[in-house]
Amino acid sequence: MSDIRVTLDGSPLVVAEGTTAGGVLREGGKRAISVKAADGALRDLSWVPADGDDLVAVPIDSPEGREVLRHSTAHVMAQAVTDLFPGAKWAIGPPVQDGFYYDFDVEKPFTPEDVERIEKRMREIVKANQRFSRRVVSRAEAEELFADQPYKLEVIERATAGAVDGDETVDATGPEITVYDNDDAWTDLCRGPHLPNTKAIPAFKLMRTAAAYWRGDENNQQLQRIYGTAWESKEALEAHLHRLEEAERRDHRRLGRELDLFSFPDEIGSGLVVFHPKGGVIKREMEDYVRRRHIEEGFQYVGTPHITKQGLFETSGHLPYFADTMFPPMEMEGSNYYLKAMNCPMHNLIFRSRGRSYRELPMRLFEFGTVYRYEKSGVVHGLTRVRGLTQDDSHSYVTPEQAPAEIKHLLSFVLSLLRDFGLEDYYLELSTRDESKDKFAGSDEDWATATAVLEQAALETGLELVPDPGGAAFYGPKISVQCRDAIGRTWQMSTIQYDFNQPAGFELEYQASDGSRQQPVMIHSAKFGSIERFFGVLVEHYAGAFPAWLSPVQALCIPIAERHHDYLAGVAAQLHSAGVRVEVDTSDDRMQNKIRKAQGQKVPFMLVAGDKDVAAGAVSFRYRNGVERRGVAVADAVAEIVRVIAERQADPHAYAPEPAPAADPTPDTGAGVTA
RNA sequence: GCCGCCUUAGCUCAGUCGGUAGAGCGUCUCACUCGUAAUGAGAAGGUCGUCGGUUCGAUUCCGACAGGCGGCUCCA
Repeated sequence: MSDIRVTLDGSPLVVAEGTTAGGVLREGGKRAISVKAADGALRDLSWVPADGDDLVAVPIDSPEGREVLRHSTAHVMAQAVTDLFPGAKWAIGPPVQDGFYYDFDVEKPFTPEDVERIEKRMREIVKANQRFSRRVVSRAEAEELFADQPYKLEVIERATAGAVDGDETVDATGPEITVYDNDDAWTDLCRGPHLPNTKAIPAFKLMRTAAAYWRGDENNQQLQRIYGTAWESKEALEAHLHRLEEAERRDHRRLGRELDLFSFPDEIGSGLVVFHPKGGVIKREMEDYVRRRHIEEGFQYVGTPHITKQGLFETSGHLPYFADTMFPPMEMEGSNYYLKAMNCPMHNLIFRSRGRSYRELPMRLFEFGTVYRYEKSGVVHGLTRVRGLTQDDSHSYVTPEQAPAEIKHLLSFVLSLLRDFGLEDYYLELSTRDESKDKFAGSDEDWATATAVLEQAALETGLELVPDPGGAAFYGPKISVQCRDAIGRTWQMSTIQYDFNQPAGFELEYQASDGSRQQPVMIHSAKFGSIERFFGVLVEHYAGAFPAWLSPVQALCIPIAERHHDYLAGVAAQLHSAGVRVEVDTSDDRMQNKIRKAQGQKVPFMLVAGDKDVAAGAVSFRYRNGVERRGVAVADAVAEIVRVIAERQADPHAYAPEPAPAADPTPDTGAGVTA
């Protein structure tokens, strides 16, 4: 066998002939815990490659290295659980963003004390420095090894049958199955790769417990999941925990209270928000913006009621799919009335209210539609998952030929809106039909056409596009914008949906140029998605320090002594007549405390004035980031504030966004909010 | 909806091994009038989430419900 060439960060490592076996590769303080072969697959350091195969060493602090670390730590956790809870059945234990989990079937859910004991046992295992070793066994042997592990047997069964869903760490497509041993203490079904030994785990911590269904199906057994995190050093672990604390500080539910933006009174009910005056300002700015933009983009502003007779949702086809997640109907005068959970059927009635000509198309209807959805109690979450929400909902009625252009139009509208609000951390998702066709209405051909049109438009943006098979609405496929919140959970924001089903159900038609009657395509779109959710994500994005144009209080005048009140009242009057939201702090506090409170409220412009400023006809700026500018002429100050607001831009002095924290384990999908 | 945890003043939290409770911040009042992140003093504020049970007595123990938090499932 010839020498194996291994490189780390582009530099060659000196490796003994034949194998990288056993140890941890080190070079210049960098530590490698895995290698990557020419085929891109990660391998253990003990892996013996083919002749002439070049290997790339994977450092422990690389994304792939951390995956190996975290996955290995999950095995240690499973071993600890088995030591302490002998009857435990093991499900699966993959690495996830920033950590790992392992699911167990145990008699009783783990208590916080149990988790402490498990973590303690894990530290013992790490200290004992067990070796991870790889072994290939026959299927019969594997079934013998895991005879009392029904979930593992199912994994073997499924993997043998070619299934890969979530069990990709199992290599069981052939007659041989790879298992891992921790010395003689532990054998798990796994392909790896793993660390060479448990002592190579530098830092870990168990984070929380949760319940999860086997194979993600709520009809299956509910398992007990333990989440943990593992890092290449104690410092990296500390940094991660610190990031989580920082993220907690920008949680919109917390900031909503601290900044007096909104609340969820128990007396009203779960998931039903009330906006306070300061939150009302932001909400109104959002609404004003999006109403104006819709009109500029050729939409007509309409209005529809909150309740409707049941028949409307039968015609639209929604009722069979959503009756159990709508607020229950009220009976009046012999009819059932529902609170609406979507607006589209009502817009269809506007379209259908008289005969339509191809000359009217595209016909674009838009409104703020407040809808109510009886979200299950466990899913309600601040502003991002509510039971009453307002969509900036539009429906474009177009000819099939016009559909591609209209979708591109909507997509560029959505992206420009996200830009204007400063959101950058998002990706596109393409939700399509899957093989379970009973969940979806319409013909294969229509689905294929609609999906192709959406995909084409999405690809043209050059943005990341993530497939979401089976995620479509029953009536058609969807492009959505997915944004992240403070701790990395993703939420569906804007949506664009292609619908050929409702036009059929409502028998919508227009007269074509040849005199024939044709069925339009309708394109659903919500730009914010829901005002509430967008609001919540905005709060977290800016950590409450909104750009000036959105700030509830844009300028706060701070008199140094009571004798400066009148002077600043005059300055405030000028700002007010220039359209600025301005207040004067006439409280008994000292100036320092007024500044402290204004900083806490994240006011973009603080205008301080004392004797010197009064004498000079000036004010002294203090921006949120602590920068000061003294002795600015009042007229100049007003002009600067007005300019920053008008440009809708974040003035570099006035607004310093904190760095976005790292994402957190659980990828999640946001709620679809479009009808 | 499922699993776990939680609920004491507006907020953050202490406390009562069962005998009806405290702090800081905030609020209010008074004094102070001060140049860039907390001036001082005083006062008010809680049927300890709700309802039931055990008990001479429940904020404390038990149960149910409501609300919240973290996940899972779902998300038009």
